Parts: sequence; structure tokens; C-alpha cells
Amino acid sequence: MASTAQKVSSGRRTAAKETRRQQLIKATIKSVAKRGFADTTMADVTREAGLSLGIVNLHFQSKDNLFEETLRYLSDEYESLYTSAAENAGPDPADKLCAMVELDFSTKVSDRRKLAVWFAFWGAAKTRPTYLQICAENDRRYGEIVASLFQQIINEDGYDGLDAESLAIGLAAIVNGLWLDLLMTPEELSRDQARAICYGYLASIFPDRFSLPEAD
Amino acid sequence: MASTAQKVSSGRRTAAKETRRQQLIKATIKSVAKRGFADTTMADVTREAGLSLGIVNLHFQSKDNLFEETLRYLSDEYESLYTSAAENAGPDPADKLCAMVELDFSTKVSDRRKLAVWFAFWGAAKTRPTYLQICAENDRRYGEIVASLFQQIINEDGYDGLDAESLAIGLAAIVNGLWLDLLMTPEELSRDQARAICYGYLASIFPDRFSLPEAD
DNA sequence: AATATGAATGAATACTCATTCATTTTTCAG
DNA sequence: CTGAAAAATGAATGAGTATTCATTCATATT
Repeated sequence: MASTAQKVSSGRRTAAKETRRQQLIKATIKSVAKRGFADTTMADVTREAGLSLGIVNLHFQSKDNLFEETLRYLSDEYESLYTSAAENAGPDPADKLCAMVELDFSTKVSDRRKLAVWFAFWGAAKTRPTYLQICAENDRRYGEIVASLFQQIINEDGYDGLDAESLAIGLAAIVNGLWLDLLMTPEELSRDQARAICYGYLASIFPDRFSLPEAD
Repeated sequence: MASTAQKVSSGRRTAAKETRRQQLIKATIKSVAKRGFADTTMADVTREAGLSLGIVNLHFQSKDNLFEETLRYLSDEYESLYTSAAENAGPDPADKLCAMVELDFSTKVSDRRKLAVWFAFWGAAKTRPTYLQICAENDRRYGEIVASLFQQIINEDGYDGLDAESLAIGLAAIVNGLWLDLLMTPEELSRDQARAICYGYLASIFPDRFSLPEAD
């Protein structure tokens, strides 16, 4: 329909616009991973993207805004990953939890460059209300899913005196804490070990649902 | 050599020198807590300390160096806190672990301003070898103590198939992860809840040694 | 083919901030 | 007390960098 095309006015141009934004966000992630937050300049980002210096202000108005959108991008990406991991796993809540843990320690999520970017944002969050908000929302959604899966197990198996929400906060904490270790001391802790420690946590709470990994 | 005078190096002045350094480090912590890493300038730090602009370069040579020494200070302070917490607790390894957990979620260690500073450093660590080294060493020492306490419990109680070192990494991870939550969503997680979640972890592993906290 | 549109460029601008250092103030041995 | 050395000051410097905007260039529209 040629007539709708002209009506939408810029089907092609807005598409290009969105492409540029993605391109710049990805360049930002790369640069922060490589140089860190403090040493990432606009020149770095645009060079990484193979574009000109002025382009960021054209598409994002400011550096601050670019960083904010980058965090939003990371958060959305992570959400869609664990959502589909849980959906694609079997109906058993334990299987869904395993799928989420697998994801968390897969190369996709748990590589040092990406972790560095997450921690860079976390490190800045206390004094950046918007970062804080995005991260808090991210946490809340993850915690909600995990808590509901724990609750199903508690109901089905009749575990008593366990609070699903606290357990969910615990799991999220252990995952984040292990990520920190992977970032800081990668030669002392492998992704496989980290994953095993996570399963150990699940197994110690629900011994009938998760098997203890072998002690190394 | 008769020149003992030069060796003694007038007590008062060297003391003053150390005092200034401490004063500036504390001002740095305050400023990073208040403004974050990125927005902390030399002017901020020296104003916070009530001193003149040039003073940092006199005592620390550079801003980078000041930050480095600040991280070292935090790390040493934390080490001496948990070391004496463990020493002052009873001889039972479980009591020592409880004392360390209590410390980790006390106002002293676990207040948002101080956590913000820790996370600021962690966020920058990936691209700062010296930060990385100090943090890694910090982790290693904490993990060592915790692992040896876990090992004692395992030996005494005959728990089987548990790896003390992995459990220690798990505990450190959960503590760090809960700190992140306290930093990001303090209205959703209190220090008391965080502490309880931590005890929950210990209780699920060693049910005979630690009692499960009440589900809220 | 002619014209209009707006994306992209990058030199120039404006500003921030770490660092320097000439000067002032404080300390303390003799 | 005195004066030489140490400590502290803060105005000045200049390197670095986010942002602006006049201009170019590719593409769509007529």
C-alpha cells in the first residue's frame, strides 16, 4: 500500500533512527566494558560505532541520557532472556528455576564484559535516581517470578515455615554476589563452580527437588 | 652516626601528617557517598575536609592515589572489624559465624552511604588493576576465615559431601548480594530481613547449628 | 531533473576540573 | 626569641571533553 507508506511518514527513516540508537547503545556497552564508566568519552563511543562525534547528541540529547537508555536496554534484554528461559522450560517450577540459573551463568549473561557494565551502573546508582529506579524495577520483576516458583514448590511439596519471598531475595542475592566474584576473581571462580554453588543453595532448601552438586 | 635527630623525625609533625591523610580519606568517603564517584571533585573533597584545594596533591600526589588509599582504608577497616568480631565471639565456630553475620548487617558496616562507596569501587574495579587487587585480597581473607569455620563444623558434626570453600563463597556472595539490595531498594528490604535471610542460608545447610528464622 | 528534507559530520566553543607553584602560615630546634 | 624548614593555601594553568551548529550529503517527493 503506497498510500499507507506516505501516511506513516517515515517508515524507513524512523527505522533507520532506531537502528542508530541501538548501534550507539551497543557501542556504549562495549566502551564501558573496555574502559569503564569514568573513562568512556563521547569520542570513544562514536569511534566504536564508526560514526561522527555529534551523533550522540542528535539521537540522545546528552551523554547522561545515552547511559540511561543503555541501562534500560540491558535491563529489558535480561528480562526477556529469563522470561523466555522460564517459559521454554518444562512446567515443573524446579525446572524453570534451573533454566533461570543456567541462564544466569551462561556465557550470554555471565561474561565479564557485560558484568562490568552492570556493576558500573550499580556503582553509580545510589546517586542517580533514574538508574536506581530501573535497577529496582529489574530486581522486583525477577524476584516476583522466582518467588512464585518457590511458592509453587512449597505448596506442592508441603514444605513448612519457608517464606517464598525471602528465599527469592536470597537466590537473587547469591546470583548477584557470585557475579561479583566472577568479575573480581575470575581465576579463582569459574562459571561452572558459581552455578554449582547456586544449585547448592537450592538443594539445601529443597533437597527433594534439587540434587546437591558433587563437592569438588 | 650521632645524628639520631634525623632518624627520630619529630613525632608531632609525622603524627599531623597521618592525621591529614585520614581526614582526607574520610572526606573522600563522605563525598563519594553523597555525590558518587563520577561527581566527586578535588574541590568537593577538600571542602568536605575543611582544607584548601592543593592539600590532596601535597599528601597523596594525585586524585587516583587518594581513591586507591581510600579503598585500602575501607578494606583494612572491614578486615579488622570482622577479625575482632570473630575473636570476641565464643569458641564455637557457629558463634563466630553469627558474630560475622551480625557485623555485616550492623549499622556500622551496612549503612547505605558506606555501601554506596563499596559499590562505586566495585563498579570501577574491572578497569583498575589496583582496585581489583585490593578487593580480591579482601575477598580472599574473608573467604579463608569463613571456610575454616565451616570446615570445623563439618568435621565436628560429620556433615558429609559439603565443601567448606564453596559454602564460604556462597555466604560471601549472599552477603554481597544482600548489600546490593540494601543499597538499591532499602524500602523493600530492611537490615533485619537481610540478616534473617543470611541466617536462613546457614540454617538450611547446617540445621543443627543454626535455627531457621521465623518466616515473616 | 529539480527541489525539499532531515540525517550526519566534525571544527569550534565553552566549560570543568586536576594539578602546579609562588606565597603565606605554622612549627620547633637551638 | 629566631629563623629555617615544613605545611598549607588558593589563584592560575592547561589538558580534556561534552555540546553546539553551520555545512554537507543522501534520499524522498514532485
